[in-house]
Amino acid sequence: MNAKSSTYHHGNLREALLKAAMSILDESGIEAVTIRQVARKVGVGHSAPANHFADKRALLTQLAIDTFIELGELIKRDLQLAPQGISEKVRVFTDTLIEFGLSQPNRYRLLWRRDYLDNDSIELNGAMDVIYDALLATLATDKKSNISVESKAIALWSMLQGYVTMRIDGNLEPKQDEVSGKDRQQAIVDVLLQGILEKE
Amino acid sequence: MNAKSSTYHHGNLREALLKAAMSILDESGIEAVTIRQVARKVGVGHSAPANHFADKRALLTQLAIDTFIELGELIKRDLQLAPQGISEKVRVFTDTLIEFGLSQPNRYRLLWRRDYLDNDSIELNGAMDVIYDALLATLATDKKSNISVESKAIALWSMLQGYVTMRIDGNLEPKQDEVSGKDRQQAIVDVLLQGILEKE
DNA sequence: GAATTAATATGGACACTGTCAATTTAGAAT
DNA sequence: ATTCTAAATTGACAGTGTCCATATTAATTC
Repeated sequence: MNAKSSTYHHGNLREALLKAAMSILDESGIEAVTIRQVARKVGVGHSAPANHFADKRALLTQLAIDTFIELGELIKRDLQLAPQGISEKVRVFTDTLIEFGLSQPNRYRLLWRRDYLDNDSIELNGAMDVIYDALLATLATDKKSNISVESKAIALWSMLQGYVTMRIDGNLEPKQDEVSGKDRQQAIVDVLLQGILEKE
Repeated sequence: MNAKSSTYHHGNLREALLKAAMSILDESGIEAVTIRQVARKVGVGHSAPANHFADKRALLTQLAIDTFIELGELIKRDLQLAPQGISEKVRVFTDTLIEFGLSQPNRYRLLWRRDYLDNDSIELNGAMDVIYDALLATLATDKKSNISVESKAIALWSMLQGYVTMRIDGNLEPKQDEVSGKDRQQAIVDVLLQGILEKE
């Protein structure tokens, strides 16, 4: 009797809605994610989602949480496999994040569309902190430095966020003809790394 | 006869719409800027704007263009007044941009909401290039360097964009208790500057 | 097992939105 | 003066998020 005998009650509509919403997000962007469209895709009435998500914000927030968790696990996994040096770790961190953003642009964008999200969500902020903390921990490896770890982290975190966003939105393309994206990406991380690992 | 004798034809509705739209943007954010609301604020029918802007995108794009121009002139002015050293110039550039973003968050946000804008607008991209080119020119001052000017520019440009966005959206606050915003801001620019002005 | 309760889904309604289309107005051009 | 054209009007349409009363089913209690 674990298969649903009737169709009135869906069974686990919540997960089905999230799945459908994520696929719409991936395919058509955040604007295309509407409560009614998601419900239609699942084959359910337009008011059914209200039983599982208070409002549209709540649905999108859950998508963002899931995405942060997904990205966080990617990063943690890659960091563990990386060589021990701080610059190697930093490069793995940046490469993983950039690669994720470029290959899943709509998901990545959602992470920073705070006006569509439940900004006070503890889950959301927690899932983001996991990633930021991984960066902090990586940078903390460097003992002898007179720049605070936090300043370095914020500088790197900011640069990554800005770089990926602009790459995704096509704001960096026209100026990238000579140098390939991968090389450019490496170059700007180099610039920051040089500042982070100040030679004394 | 320069004052309108009748009320049917507005006279210069286009400017009035832009002004109203900008004030709604400032006060209530991009979500609140709707064609109908803007029309209502100007006291005109809900379809009148269609005569001056093809669609909502066109209206928002014009707001973004105006904002880029405004910011660009601020930066050019401050750069001229700044001392000659490259690090001084860079700091003026960053300070002006960050100050603008923090004091006009909704306008600044609009600049990067490319999904709301006419991405192929030559005017829009041109107005942005003015700022980016100012950064390029500033960095080009540094002759003896084996990092390309473009890499430096993109690194700085990216970091600024990410930093301001996260500050605006409140994603950096909780981690900023010890150090004031101004100090932190200076610190992260320091990190990047150190990478840019590599000591040999 | 039967009855009650709680959770879940339904369709209709409302006030919005952007964008059409047909129409009206009034200033400009001939 | 008449025509033409730009700019405004109202009305309509499909779509949205959210609320509401209703219907259905599952879970719980007796």
